[in-house]
Amino acid sequence: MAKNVQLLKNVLQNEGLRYTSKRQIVWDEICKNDDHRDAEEIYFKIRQSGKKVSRATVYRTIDVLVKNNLVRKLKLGDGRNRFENKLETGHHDHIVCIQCGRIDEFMDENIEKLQDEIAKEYQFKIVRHIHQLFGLCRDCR
Amino acid sequence: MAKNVQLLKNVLQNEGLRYTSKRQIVWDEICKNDDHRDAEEIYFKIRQSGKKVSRATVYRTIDVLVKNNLVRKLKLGDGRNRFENKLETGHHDHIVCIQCGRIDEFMDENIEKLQDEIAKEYQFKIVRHIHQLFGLCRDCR
DNA sequence: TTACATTTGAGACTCATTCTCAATAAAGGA
DNA sequence: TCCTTTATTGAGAATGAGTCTCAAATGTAA
Repeated sequence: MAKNVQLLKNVLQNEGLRYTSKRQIVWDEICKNDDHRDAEEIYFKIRQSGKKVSRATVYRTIDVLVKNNLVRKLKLGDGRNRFENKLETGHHDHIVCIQCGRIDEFMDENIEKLQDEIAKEYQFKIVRHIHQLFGLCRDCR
Repeated sequence: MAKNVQLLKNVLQNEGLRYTSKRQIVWDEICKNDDHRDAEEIYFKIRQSGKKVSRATVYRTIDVLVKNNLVRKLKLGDGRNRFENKLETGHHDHIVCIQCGRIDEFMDENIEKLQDEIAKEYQFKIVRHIHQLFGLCRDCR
């Protein structure tokens, strides 16, 4: 976990921000698993563990982490953003079960390539993209 | 435009709802162009034309239209939903310029196929999908 | 330890959207 | 047409995720 401390320190230094215990607590919580959780959930888990960080600080810290590529922000269209740490995972898109909420990940080189071709056709410079499949997972169909 | 009246009547009948002038006004406004507008904009345009429909009714009517495939709902992740009529347009995805807000449409059979293959691989049944490219358009890059 | 700048927390605020409920309007008889 | 019943509408209150404010707390450099 020393790695996570260093990663955070680098990011904060990069942004000209101070390294604080509150920020470490938030980052640690996000690293605890590979789920796609919303801010409230992360906030709640921190409180539950007895640590004290305000909601505002959770949101503010997540913003910094997202901006600096430690965390991926996920919009599923239900009004809450989800977050996942990017420690081991490369780029991927999401498959979302509308019944049970399960979220899987996928990545397809060919789709990425086709995307680039479309962008070229439109003389468009892609900065980011969203590709999500909504439906019923194996267990719910 | 008699076609639009009939389409609406069918949808409402289908839903067990009454055909009313307010609902027609909302549907007419959405048919007026092929833009991707948010509810406020549609509401404002209606008021501006001297007609009176409340915001609540605009939202409620749009919901029915979306549910019944007369209108496509677009989530671009900025907190406002956009709507476009589906009168002449088949399925397509969106290219969004993060600078000027321009929204173009694209459709690629090959991507759709690859998507289906991914779904099969995950034993997933796709109900809908979102595929959006964000970046800079020809004029902004 | 001082002096100054940054961070933090509590709760107010924002803003798109939804909800509430009394007033209004449609539909189907008599 | 006039009633009765049921659905629709509008004004504004409520919701909820996220942001902002500002005084108090904390970090940092000297």
